[in-house]
Amino acid sequence: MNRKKKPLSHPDVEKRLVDAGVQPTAQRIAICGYILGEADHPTAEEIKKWADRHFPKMSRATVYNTVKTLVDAGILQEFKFPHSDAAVYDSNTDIHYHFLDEKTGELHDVQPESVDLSVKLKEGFKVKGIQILLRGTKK
Amino acid sequence: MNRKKKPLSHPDVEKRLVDAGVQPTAQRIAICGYILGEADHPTAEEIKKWADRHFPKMSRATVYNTVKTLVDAGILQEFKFPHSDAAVYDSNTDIHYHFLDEKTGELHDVQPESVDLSVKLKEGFKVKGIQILLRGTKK
DNA sequence: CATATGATTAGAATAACTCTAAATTTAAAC
DNA sequence: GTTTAAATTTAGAGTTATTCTAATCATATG
Repeated sequence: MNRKKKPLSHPDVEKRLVDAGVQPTAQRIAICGYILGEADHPTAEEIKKWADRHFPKMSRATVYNTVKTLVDAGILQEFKFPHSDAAVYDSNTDIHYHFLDEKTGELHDVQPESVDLSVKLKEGFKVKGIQILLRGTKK
Repeated sequence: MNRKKKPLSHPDVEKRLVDAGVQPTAQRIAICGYILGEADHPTAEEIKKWADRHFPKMSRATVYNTVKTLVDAGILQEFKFPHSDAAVYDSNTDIHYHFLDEKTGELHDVQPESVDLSVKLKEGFKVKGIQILLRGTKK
């Protein structure tokens, strides 16, 4: 089931976009509203399928253009995981990790507080970022 | 620079293959010898380029077939990382993690002893595997 | 409202594989 | 040692996810 996501009104989404310095076109409001308020780690293809049902007409290129714009604006994070070739988009822009349910393919955000790690590498290695994917099953 | 890799003789590689239950064809001996004795996290494309220089004639499909065979036989591990679409092949088949030098794109193996982590997730999450990519720079 | 800037579009192009069906090599049976 | 069967290799077509291109359309500003 989908964690506490609340649908967002179009004006709310529009404000989010404008605040982030993004021109609020109809396509962007639609896609952004879907990802922020409804979707859970959607791929571009899932966004396209959603748009085909909820938006009069949207090209695949617009989906890609838009998610890129939203990532650049700091509204989304993009992730790529080894189990799938498709990138996923996450409305959680804070540092966090992921858990992949290998049975269902579902991704769950993992808060950094749930993970306690320390890394000690040889001289010369400077760690600036950490990506963690936990794999397993979820009851 | 490449960590302590020693070239392997063809007979040694052949033995490795036979021991793993893999028919030791000329193509497999060549590719396996290259990855075990020389290469550092090569992609299929890099293996193909090496083969074009060191083997009379090898199709791209054979490169892909062969690395798949070697992975299935437990001789190699395959990894995919977010910074590149191409899979890489690792002669280290033990559990380990990676460090990506963002300046050079080089991957370095990270031994599990260098990483101390504990994960505590909510009830129902059973972790069966962990993938970690450290990103940064190396002097 | 004219015009420049920015966004959207369809479809072509690309990268990294995977698939297919035929040809070749190797192994197994006689 | 040939014949037969099984496994491997191959070229090229197909697939998937994404980017690029260049034309069209919308929006914002003077």
